[in-house]
Amino acid sequence: MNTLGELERTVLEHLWAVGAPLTATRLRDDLTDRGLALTTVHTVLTRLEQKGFVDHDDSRPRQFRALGTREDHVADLMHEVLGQAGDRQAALARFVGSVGDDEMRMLRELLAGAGNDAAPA
Amino acid sequence: MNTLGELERTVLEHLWAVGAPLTATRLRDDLTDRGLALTTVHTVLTRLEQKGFVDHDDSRPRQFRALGTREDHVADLMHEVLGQAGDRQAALARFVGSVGDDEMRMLRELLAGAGNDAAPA
DNA sequence: CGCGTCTTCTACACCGCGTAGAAATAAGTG
DNA sequence: CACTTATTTCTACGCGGTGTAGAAGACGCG
Repeated sequence: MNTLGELERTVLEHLWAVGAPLTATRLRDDLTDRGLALTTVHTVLTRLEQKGFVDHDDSRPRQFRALGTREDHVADLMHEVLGQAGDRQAALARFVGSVGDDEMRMLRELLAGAGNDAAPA
Repeated sequence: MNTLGELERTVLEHLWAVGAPLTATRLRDDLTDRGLALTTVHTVLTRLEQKGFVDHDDSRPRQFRALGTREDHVADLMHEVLGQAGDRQAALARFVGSVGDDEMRMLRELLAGAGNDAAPA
């Protein structure tokens, strides 16, 4: 499975939040609270890249870009988790059974007008 | 978050599969393919217990019992994952958008007759 | 009481992650 | 081109979690 570390997650989420490619320096500056060394940021970005969450161009100050959105990722994880169930339906039932009302409602709407397979950006 | 190791998962799943409390010896024997020492099984069980997945009585050959079902666990994980989304609705949308037809159908049914909060055992 | 069994303690190696220095490389500038 | 500086890549180390189990302690049976 996929497990991101705390810092990896932080970096990735910042990339998601900003929604645009960033340089390592920029990342470091945005995350001043952690007081990270630039190399640390690089290391993390590299690992994130190996794990397929990030991408970078070959311009001089490399621009790192998140592949996919946070929501896509979450949806993927949900599927992954669901895959761990022996009985998917039962698991889905439990899941749905414990969703909040608002989400329940929105699920209804979603299912009402859905026959397609992939959601467009 | 909660991440189970490979062996921990294996043991827990066996407990789930059998659906009844088991002794360490029994576990070891059921998992012969791994050629585990009895103490290893014990260690794992203890850790599983610390993590709240397992329970044991104080009878002489301790009986280890899984708390909750596999499906409950999966449902919990799904919620946990969903919680990571900034936009839960968007994430849910992506998720639902990529569920198989059969599951989609069953979701509809579930939502149709659901206003309750917890599914009974 | 002594022995085999069950349980708990303690240990160790390995891997992933946070963290970063050192070394290599590119890019400008005079 | 030689030198300085920004950037990137290599290499490393410590720590905590997990797989793995031996050693030691607690129990009960004959």
